[in-house]
Amino acid sequence: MKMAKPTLLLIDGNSLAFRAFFALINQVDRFVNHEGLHTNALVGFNNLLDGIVDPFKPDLALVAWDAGKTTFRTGKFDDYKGNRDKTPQELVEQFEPLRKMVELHGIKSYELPGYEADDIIGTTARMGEVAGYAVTIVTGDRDMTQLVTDDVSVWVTKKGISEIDHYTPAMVAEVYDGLTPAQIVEVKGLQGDTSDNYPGVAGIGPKTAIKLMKEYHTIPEMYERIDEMKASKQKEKLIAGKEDALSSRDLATIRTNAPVDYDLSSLTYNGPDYEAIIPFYQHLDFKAQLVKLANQGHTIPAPTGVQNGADGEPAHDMNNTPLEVRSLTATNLTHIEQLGDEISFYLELDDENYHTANPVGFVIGNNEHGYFVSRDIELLVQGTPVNRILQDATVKKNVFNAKGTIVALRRLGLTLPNVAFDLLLVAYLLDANDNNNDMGALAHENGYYAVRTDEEVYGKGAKFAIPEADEDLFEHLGRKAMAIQYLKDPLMAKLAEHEQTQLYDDIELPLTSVLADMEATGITVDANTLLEMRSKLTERLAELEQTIYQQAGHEFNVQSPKQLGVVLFEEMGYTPIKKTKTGYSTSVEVLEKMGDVPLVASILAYRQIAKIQSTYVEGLLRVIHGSDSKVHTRYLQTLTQTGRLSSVDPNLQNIPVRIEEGRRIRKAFVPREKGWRILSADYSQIELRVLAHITGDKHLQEAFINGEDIHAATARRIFGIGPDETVDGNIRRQAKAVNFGIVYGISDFGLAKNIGVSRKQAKQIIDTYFEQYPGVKTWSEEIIAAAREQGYVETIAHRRRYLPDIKAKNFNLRSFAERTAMNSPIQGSAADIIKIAMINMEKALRDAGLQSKMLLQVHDELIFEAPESELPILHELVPRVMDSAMPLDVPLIVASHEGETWYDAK
DNA sequence: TCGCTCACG
DNA sequence: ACGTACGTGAGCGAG
Repeated sequence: MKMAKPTLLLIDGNSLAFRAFFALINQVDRFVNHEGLHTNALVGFNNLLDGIVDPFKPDLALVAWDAGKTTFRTGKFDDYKGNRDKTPQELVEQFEPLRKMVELHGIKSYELPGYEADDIIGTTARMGEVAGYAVTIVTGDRDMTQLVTDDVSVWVTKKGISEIDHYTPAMVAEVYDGLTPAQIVEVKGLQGDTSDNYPGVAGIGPKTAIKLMKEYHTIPEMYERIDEMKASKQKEKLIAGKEDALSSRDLATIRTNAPVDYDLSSLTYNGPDYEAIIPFYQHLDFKAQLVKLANQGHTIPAPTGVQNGADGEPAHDMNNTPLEVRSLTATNLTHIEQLGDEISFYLELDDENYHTANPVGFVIGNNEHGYFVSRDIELLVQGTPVNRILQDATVKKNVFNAKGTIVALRRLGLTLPNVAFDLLLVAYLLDANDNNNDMGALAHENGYYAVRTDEEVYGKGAKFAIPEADEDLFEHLGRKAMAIQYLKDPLMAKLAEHEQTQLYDDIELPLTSVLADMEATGITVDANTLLEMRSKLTERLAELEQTIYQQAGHEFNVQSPKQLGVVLFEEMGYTPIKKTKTGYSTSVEVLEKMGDVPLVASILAYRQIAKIQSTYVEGLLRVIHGSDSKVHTRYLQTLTQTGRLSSVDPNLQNIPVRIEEGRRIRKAFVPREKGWRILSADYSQIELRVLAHITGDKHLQEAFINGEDIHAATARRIFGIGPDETVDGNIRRQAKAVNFGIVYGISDFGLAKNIGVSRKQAKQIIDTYFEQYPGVKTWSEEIIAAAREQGYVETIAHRRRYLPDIKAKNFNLRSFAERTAMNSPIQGSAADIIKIAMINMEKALRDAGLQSKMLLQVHDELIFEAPESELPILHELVPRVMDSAMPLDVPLIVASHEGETWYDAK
């Protein structure tokens, strides 16, 4: 039996670092650790070490680096690599940690003044060959393939660093049309290299170079035999370029005799030093790596600065506490009674929609007394110890997703008073980017790694399955409960540091209960109204479809933008106005610009109806609960970057209103009792009022204090309309667009597009606006400066949004962050206000002993159902509670309307 | 699963 | 020179 040769792995540090850096150059500003160190090259390099070196387990390994700019090559040829751009600072700062990374992976680094990494590798490769090693070289530079022999293979990364070509002598012959590895320098000598900036022979490219070397083998031999060549332009070029060819060949040749000062025996590969690499990864914010290591059973210490206990003891073992879960049985059920006055509780469901999902298990306990797990949901019902504790208002509950838990328990007949800590909610408040609803992912983001993601444990999509083995499910649930417990103190401490304790205690946590109530109450939808609409719309669609086929001259899928594009812009020959990534754009914006084309008009009508039909009529019919004829949306309280709610399953925040045909959908939303009415109350111009408040702009405030029509007032100011003149409707429309623009973080381009003026005119309008409202101008400059300095912006209630891109080099990313810096405090503060109003509203309704129910929130609007008799009270109470939610320097104005249906409450 | 389109504030 | 208005969710076609 043949013994396998020992292995030597040689890594071209510089070329791979460059490859890794430029592979992620687009996202260079996204890969930044908490200290501002760029990490894109580090990430790529680490993947390479993890993905190639560690599994390879070579006997010997070495990473070679360039020592500096000056080498023997620069001495021979002044301009060698002379046209290279300066190495970007973002990469330069990564070299030192790169070397550290190599060391921590158990690999020796080496550099040699006067030589390039290539030469070190060439030299070491020959040393290895002689000593009987199988040598593998990993590089991003294909020229290294000149070192290939039977014993030396070269792996070259391509497409960034994700794919690798393996070069053997056979592979070289294939790529270079039969040439040997040694002949690669001959080809390079003739063709030159633009990136290394040596010339080769002018007028000779790779094809000719290969052809010549097939015939003459080497450059010196070619010049010896040059007389055999027939007279030609090419021959003249070769003769003229002889000196360049020879010197270029020399530059291309990797040295195999560099004076390295080590023996092979000093290159032993030691493998990663986990003890040391974990803090290194923590420093770089390599979360994914840490999760992987935690899953492999390594202990991850708490990140520095995070304290585990109130006593200030560092959480050294936060991720290393052995899990103690016990299956809850009849015999140990009484242990539950001894858990004390604070517990973690988690109820697992088989679907994210907690209104309909089935409970599949739960965990209850704490670190002090252990955790108890069960699949038996009967253990939660009335009369059990678990039931008593959950409903005991003196016992603090620590949970993940309080709202979902409350709604799901409510379906089982339980309440959940005294929720102290909601991991999902707190993590979101600390950083709205942590809006993942998976506990594992979220815990990892916050430095706790001893819990896996649901996707890992349960799978996803069609593969989703709750583990059959008790031990698998129970371990996951136990770890979830521990994650909640362990993250409580550090995250609550962070809330306090961020001055967000009030936001949490007084707004978000109370709101959770209010929302749970609204969702569970639901709103009644009259299916018959929708069914009638459906048959009418079906008819209209069929008619329109036939019309469209006639107008187009043939049948096609009207709903396919791709097919429509072909019909309009190829068959019918209209000029495309806008393109998308994948083809012609056929959006409303484009179609409306096409003028009076009958087909286009039909398409627009068809799309409108089809939208109403599929999204609203059919979409709503699908989600009406059979049991109560209601729809129960879920408000996502931990998703948006600004602090708004969002609504899913169904989305009740985008029910049509602007166009009459769609608006009729609202006729299906009715009160739950006969004779009751729907009442809707909305804030007038809440965002502009918030803007007036936080900018302190006197002119803007004055307009609101005097109760003026705000868009008309803006029009007077920016278009210089006198007090006696009337504001023309079109002018007011433009001013309205300007006001919107200001709220969105205005740009001349955006405004121009929106109101159809030139960019120059738009810029003029904006300049005038800022002259007229100097407080707004000053504030927008200050908020951007503050974002740059602190890295985040805040709402009135200290809701925080981080803006890492505010310092991006990329103009688009940076501009976007700047607009966001202006918009988020405005949109977010408006969200703060209505949230407070909702909390106060529930209390006001309860205190007044009313039967009326708050059902929906649509950003600046609240919708109620009420018995006829309570309406007079509501028309007074609702606007009062809403307009007094937060005292601002300008008044908040609320209007209320009632009707038989949501449609009529206008 | 992604991109397009379109519904809302 | 760059090429964008802010925040969402759902349905559909196409790969």
